[in-house]
Amino acid sequence: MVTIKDIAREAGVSISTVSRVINNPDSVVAQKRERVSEVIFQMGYTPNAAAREMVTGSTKLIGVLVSDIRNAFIAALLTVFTEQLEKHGYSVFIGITGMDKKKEAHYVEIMRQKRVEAVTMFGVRRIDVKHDEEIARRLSGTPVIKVGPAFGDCYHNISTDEERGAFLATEYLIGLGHKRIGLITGRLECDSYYCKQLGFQRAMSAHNVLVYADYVYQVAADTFALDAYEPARKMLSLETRPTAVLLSGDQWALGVYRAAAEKGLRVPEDLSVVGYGNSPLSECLYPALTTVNQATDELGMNITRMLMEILKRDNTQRKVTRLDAELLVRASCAAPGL
Amino acid sequence: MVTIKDIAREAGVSISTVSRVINNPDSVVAQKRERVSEVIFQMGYTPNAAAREMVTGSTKLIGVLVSDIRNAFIAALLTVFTEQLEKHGYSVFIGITGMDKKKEAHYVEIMRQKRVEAVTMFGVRRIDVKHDEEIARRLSGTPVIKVGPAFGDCYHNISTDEERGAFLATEYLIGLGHKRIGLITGRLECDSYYCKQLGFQRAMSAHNVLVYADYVYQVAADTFALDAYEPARKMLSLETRPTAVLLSGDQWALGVYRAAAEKGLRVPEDLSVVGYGNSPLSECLYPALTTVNQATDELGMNITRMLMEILKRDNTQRKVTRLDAELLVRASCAAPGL
DNA sequence: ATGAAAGCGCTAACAC
DNA sequence: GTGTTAGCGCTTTCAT
Repeated sequence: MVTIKDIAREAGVSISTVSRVINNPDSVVAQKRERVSEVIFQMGYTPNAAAREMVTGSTKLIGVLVSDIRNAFIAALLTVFTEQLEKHGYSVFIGITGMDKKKEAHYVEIMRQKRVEAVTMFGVRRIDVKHDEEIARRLSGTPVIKVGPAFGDCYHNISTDEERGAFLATEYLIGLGHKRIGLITGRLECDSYYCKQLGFQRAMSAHNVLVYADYVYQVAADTFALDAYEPARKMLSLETRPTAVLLSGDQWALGVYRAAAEKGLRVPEDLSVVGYGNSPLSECLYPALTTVNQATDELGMNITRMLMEILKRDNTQRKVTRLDAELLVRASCAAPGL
Repeated sequence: MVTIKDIAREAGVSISTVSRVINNPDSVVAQKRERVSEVIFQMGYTPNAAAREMVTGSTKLIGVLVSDIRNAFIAALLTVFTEQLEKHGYSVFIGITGMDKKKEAHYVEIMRQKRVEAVTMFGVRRIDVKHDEEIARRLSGTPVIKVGPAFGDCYHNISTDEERGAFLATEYLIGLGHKRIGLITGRLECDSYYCKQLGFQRAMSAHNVLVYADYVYQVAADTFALDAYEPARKMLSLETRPTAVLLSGDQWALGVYRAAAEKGLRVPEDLSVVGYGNSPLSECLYPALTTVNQATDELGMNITRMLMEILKRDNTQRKVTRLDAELLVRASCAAPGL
């Protein structure tokens, strides 16, 4: 690897001059500057980030802990977020945890070694306040932003109001006249699903609609449409089946549509469906899915803004931002048949 | 930040002993080792990756250049790949390029600065041999693996045989009796789409079936189902519409299904559809999508294997691996109505 | 405007 | 088995 020394020797200047050409070109006289630049180009020199970091103490690196990039919402959010960060001159180091606490701890350790300037956490994870406190302890001094619902107060936090989103969606179904409403959710030990379930319950009891245990399904995996297919089949095979169902994630809608189609049930005439997230897919489903919007771009911008504020101003007090949830009515719901 | 010096002072040993406790514990006598470990824990010390890198010269970092992580196939592939690399003790640095050559060059520069030990390229990109050569020049000395079809011979290469995949899919439709076969593809300047189109053309002429220009649609964006909705609508509105259509990506199937449904056309009775990629969604569509399999896991493993071989053995000769394509027949195709 | 030199945190070679 | 020390590649005083 060619180093700054090689350039200096080749250009017949000192290494500090080479350094200046790279970092503060105006402080070098034009003739030398050009000669040095030429040598740099010819020799294909690139400064070593690690060496720079040693002396400047700055890494311009943000750690991203993410449960699953195959989730459409997370992938979209990450795309916006990294794009924003890039504009601020930051790079991103991603660790995919698959909800596994061991892996999470592993990546936290690597991020510490890499001296990331902040850590952001994306995606659902089992609620574990103890574990969170341990992570926060290991990361003390490094700001951490949890995106999505947070339990405990270890981290900065930003999310849409998911409890309220699920509340609005449920209320909408009730308003349509539904009395038998199902819920397909991910594991309730997971923060995001727990919140949505709370909103569902609250809407149901606020309107005195009974929640049937038979109508609530927890699915173990939350990435693919197929994960909801069997639960939906079971639910629709019940003697008295629900007339509407709320999903804690858009990605499951297709599994439910498929199960309904196979039972000869039409959406929305025989079964109303509401999703959550407004994933790109939801608009393209037939019928188009009524869903709760999670404005990806807005959320991505807000995360970046919060992060920059923490990094540039202060990390002394815990910051919390809660964005509004809103229902996007499309074509997958109707009044119940009976 | 606490450094190795702090630990040494606090534990009453030299810094080399601390270093040994971390890197080669057995060479330190038990009593000291425990004392040092205890101090390390108490003070929350983590070695600085940059400093280590300076002296060892090893980064254990692999650069990943990716067009779009929102693409289900790429996200799945990346998940497998990073998981494998982690097992080998490598971390991953991801740059999302959005097919933008400027961004690609930007990330290449950062990866050079970070001294990544190899670069892998995922996802379609406009064919540009000049640009590829320039990238290869900048990266000379660093192995580069291009995943997917490659033009020119700058990089190591690994992909499924996409030309053949499209050929098989088209031949299958022809075998079913279709004469009017459409193609929805991404921009033909993009490597992957270009190959698939080639396979389509070859199958058509091999069986003396005419390709109608009206039946071939290039869509500009390739990420979402909706990107194919308008093209499909137009295609199905033609006086003489195609009876079958091949898609260069599964992600578009839902857009086509929706357009068909709105026209009152049933899949597969009135319109046969073949996808490409075997994305998780394809199985869950109704009817389930016949598609060309791209075994994500197998591909991910193969990339890792190739990479490790290059890293551990030699980088002297260009390596190329071509995996078989196979058609996965499901329920979205039938003989044409007429 | 430029060069000399200190030092960032760590590993490894060497001496004891 | 342990300590001393050189040096990785760079930026940044401090002289000049």
